Amino acid sequence: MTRRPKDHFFSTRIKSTIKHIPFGKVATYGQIASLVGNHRASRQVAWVLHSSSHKDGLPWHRVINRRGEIALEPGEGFEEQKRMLENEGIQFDSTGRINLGLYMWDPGNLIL
DNA sequence: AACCTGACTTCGG
DNA sequence: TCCGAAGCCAGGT
Repeated sequence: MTRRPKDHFFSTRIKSTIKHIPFGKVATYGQIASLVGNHRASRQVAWVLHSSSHKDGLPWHRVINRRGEIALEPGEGFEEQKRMLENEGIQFDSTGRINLGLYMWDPGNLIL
């Protein structure tokens, strides 16, 4: 997937990709960015989630940072996200991190 | 057009 | 492995 100079659908593709994350799996911001064609747009993924995760009914809780941690701050959604992930069978280690090697989504040959 | 904003990532120490 | 600084990018103002 190549990024066009004027890509009005960048955010739309990010949302579409996030919707593909399966139950019981997680994806990182950077991973989503790569899938939509720009591995350096991780901050944009965060922006999309921040601005429209609820409105578009995205499985926002399945997106975490590179270190396997929930990016939200306690009191800002952290607790809810952790609970939702645990409800999907995902476990956290003693330091609050998720084993990415075990739970990270493998999109295979995903076609958007 | 310039500047600000993020639920980030990478790099150097 | 932890921390802070720097890098990055598109959308919003």
